[in-house]
Amino acid sequence: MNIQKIAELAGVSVATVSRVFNHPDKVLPETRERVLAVTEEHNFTPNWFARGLTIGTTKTIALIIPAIVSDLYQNIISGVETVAGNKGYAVIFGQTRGDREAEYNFLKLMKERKVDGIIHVGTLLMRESNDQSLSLDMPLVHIGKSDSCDCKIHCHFDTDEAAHRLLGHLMELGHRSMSLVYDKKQDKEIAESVENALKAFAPQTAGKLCFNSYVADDSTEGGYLALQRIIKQNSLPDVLITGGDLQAIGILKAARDNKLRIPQELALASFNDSPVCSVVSPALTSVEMPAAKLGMTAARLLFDSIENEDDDSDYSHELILQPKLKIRESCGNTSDIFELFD
Amino acid sequence: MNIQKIAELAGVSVATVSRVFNHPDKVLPETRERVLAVTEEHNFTPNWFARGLTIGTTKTIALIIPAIVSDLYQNIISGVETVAGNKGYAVIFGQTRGDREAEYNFLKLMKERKVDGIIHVGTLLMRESNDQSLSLDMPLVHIGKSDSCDCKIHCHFDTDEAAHRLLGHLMELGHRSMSLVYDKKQDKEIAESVENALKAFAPQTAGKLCFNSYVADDSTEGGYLALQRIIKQNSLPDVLITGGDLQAIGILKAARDNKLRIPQELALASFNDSPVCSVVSPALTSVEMPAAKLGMTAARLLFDSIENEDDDSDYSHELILQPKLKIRESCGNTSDIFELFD
DNA sequence: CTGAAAGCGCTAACAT
DNA sequence: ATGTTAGCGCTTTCAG
Repeated sequence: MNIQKIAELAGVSVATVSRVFNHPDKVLPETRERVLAVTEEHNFTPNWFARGLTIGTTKTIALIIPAIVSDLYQNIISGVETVAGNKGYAVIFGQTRGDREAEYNFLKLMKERKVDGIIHVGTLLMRESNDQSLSLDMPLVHIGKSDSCDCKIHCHFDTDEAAHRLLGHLMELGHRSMSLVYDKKQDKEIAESVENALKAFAPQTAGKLCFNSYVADDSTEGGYLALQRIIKQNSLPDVLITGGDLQAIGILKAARDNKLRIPQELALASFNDSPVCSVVSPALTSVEMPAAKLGMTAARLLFDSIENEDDDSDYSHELILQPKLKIRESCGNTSDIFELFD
Repeated sequence: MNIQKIAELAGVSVATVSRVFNHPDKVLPETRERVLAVTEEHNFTPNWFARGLTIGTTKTIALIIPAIVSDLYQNIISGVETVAGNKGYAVIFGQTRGDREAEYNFLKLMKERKVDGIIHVGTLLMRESNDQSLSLDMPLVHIGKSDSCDCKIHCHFDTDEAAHRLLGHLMELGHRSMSLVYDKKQDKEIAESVENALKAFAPQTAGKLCFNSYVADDSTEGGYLALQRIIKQNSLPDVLITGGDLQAIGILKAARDNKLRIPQELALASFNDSPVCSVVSPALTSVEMPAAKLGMTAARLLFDSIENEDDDSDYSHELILQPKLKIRESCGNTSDIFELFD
């Protein structure tokens, strides 16, 4: 069943049928109805390939992301899908698992498939992939800091500011030795931001600031094992900061198993603020990252870029979302704030 | 840049270039190398549409799912993507949010796009969508019970068996009044299974069994509000069973806020067994659902079906994964079992 | 082993 | 307002 057959059955030419689908107003209501009726009756839909071949647009975007199973990423994905869906775009996604080759292959595949644009989440893999002779010449927005990807449009959380505020808060509470538990594949930017904040505070602490960092999977297991390791090494700090909530929850468990009281003997704070943070005991102080919003923002930026391809004024821009610090119980010493659902 | 240009540059015909990509063995190694070199140099990739137009295959599958943000679904998605990615297939996904129309539209879109197959997650929407004149005549696997969708291949958890075991366990512990807190859009099958199990146990309890069910969002908020409501109604049961872990966690919080001790005054069990279950306090008894595995299984079934389209022996089949019951602290009375990571 | 040429189904000038 | 027709870029017989 193709446009030709439909044309015959409706007693018109293929051009008319085509018009019915693409410029309905340019065809007599009467004939339009007739064509539509036949279309309906035979349950016909225009061939996507033939259409794409002439039109050159796919109404499809690609989303490339380190992982799907993650409090942060699942929200980004959902945000992107929501905006894209409303625009009638389909979204193809692929997870890289932090693997350079997987990323390169996926990007290449998407290029072949002529997607209209790409949203790329993550850190520095991208740049090299792009070097690697891929030359994606299509709209691209990067979720992450601008220095981690050679492209024009970026959006991300202001992790620098967030880390600064978090550390400020911790220092106010008197904590001086801090350690970071983070996932190397996912939390690179957070790690950088924490180190930046540390540097910023260093002068005013007379060298009393002490910092370590530990690599761990973004999972409860990762956090659990990290604390075990830290205890074994006898290098317990005042505060543990984690790149993700799951790690913090694992640490909570490990602390319980080791009869280590939180926050009395160890303070704990995390990035992300997923719903569990407010609900575990002690409730976790965490940096809220509105990930769904980030995904939606990225998608909107991409569609702007797709729709205004003409004005490819070579200006690059960066949209920065401000995270909020949610202070709860796990760092101690403040009046107990229970922020359940906000 | 197209196959024609490449042909000219390599001093061969378009047919030869095409062969290099599709039947490399049917072309002299020497010429092949030459063509490949030019291809590389000009960073050429065959046009996807033109290719699809003649070949008729997209190497793309669609995944339609109620939501992305969900412990269960994110794992299914990840499982599907993993298998598809390994096979060189792209996956397009869409979330329905339990909305019939969204589902219908997405399905229609996917049909137009001539995806090679569809994986559909969810309950009964599908059937009607399919009636609605869509007639998806393509490989389709449904994740869910066979009676919730008119298609040939199904795979799902054995929620009946799981509910039966869970209720058996609860009854052994002496609990007689049970209430279910579930999300209407996502947990329909679980609700059915719980009711089935209840019926099965009814005879041997001399009418002492008491059951209620409450609809709540699959979120900590949903759970929190549900328990608040139940307390206000003065209808506290012995046990609360939740369709998802997040609800259970919200209930944990609400119980704490109401000075209700778990498991002493209220037992609590959930479906899903996400990582937090073992880590909250008290640790949650939960039914483990290996969702990533389910996703992978569904994808494999789909590819089987795609690759063996010829033997469309009209037999339908159903693959059932057995969940495991993870007994922890939240239902009380057993020797304290800490199953941290298994 | 390689080349020439006929489509695949659709869209958009260009005619009428 | 509608029809005619020339491609879009590729694959694949069919010849050579």
